[in-house]
Amino acid sequence: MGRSPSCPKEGLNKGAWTALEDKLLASYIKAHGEGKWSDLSRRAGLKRCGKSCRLRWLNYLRPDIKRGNISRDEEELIIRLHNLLGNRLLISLSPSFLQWESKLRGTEFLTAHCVRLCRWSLIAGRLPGRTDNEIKNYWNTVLRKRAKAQASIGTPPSKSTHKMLSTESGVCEPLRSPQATKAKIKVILTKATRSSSKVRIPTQLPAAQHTDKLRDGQLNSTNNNQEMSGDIATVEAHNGTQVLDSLYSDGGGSDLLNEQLKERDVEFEENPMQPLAFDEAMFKNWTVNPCLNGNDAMDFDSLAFLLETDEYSFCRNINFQT
DNA sequence: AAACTACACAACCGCAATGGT
DNA sequence: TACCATTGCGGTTGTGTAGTT
Repeated sequence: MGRSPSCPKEGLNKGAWTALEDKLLASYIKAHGEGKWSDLSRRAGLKRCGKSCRLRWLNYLRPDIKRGNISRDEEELIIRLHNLLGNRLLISLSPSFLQWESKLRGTEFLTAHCVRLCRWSLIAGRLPGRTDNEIKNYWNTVLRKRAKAQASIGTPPSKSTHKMLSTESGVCEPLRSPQATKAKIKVILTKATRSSSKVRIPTQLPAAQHTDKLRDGQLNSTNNNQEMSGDIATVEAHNGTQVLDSLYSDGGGSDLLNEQLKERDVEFEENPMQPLAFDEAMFKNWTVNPCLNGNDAMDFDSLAFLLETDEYSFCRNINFQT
């Protein structure tokens, strides 16, 4: 039995909004304010679900929305912000985990909890009057196409920005160093989540036999009840997370990035990172795959297949230096 | 003029976070 | 603490329109 849908399918209008619906919604919000959207839609006499009302208001009816084409300045800002915030891959790696990874050099597997996201709302927040939806659409239609066109004519990446390439999908790909290519690291990707979500960081390191299994790709999580139970520390994602950008950043970083990081610092202060101790004993006592637990039924073969896809191919070439 | 294609953007969907009870 | 409704977000789809053949 699943959760009841937030928007009931029956009895509600869908599709394009009519002028009358717009008028009803706008006048109701003008009189009573935003919020309580499902209630609002009923009270306003709209046969729309609350989510639809909210979206219509935020993306179209709000009085402070800026109409018209994206200006050159706005476009440049979007591109810059997207480089900073867009389609990032975050990997949660505690310091101890990085040490463990370095010990696993030579093996085929590096497991990590990865997070993919693009903060359209953050980008929109820096463009007054523009909505996240608008910017997202603009990126997906105009800018991505342009990036593709540039890539096809072999435009070299700018040295002054990042040591990475923007691919068609907007995913940032690190340049391949000889070391990185040699390392052949495989990264286990988990489901995309938001940056504030909690992730699991290993507190212990794998026993030698499991390391061997990892190397041979034999460790299957279907039996993880027996083989993969163990201590898992939960910390806030941002605290245990290293943003890949930092691995190939432009050194000092832009003002925008610094500003963004400041914001994050404020946001994250409430959840100070728990230090994760690491020592040899932990390495010996490790009995679990660090990023798997009871509900994370993962099949390494399936994941390896996933990682062979273009979308995730860049993960194989990341060179994690401790 | 009709058919087809590309484009732009509004709207939907599913998921996760959050807050109230 | 668990449950549920609400809110917010990002990815995707649908659709109207302009341009091209």
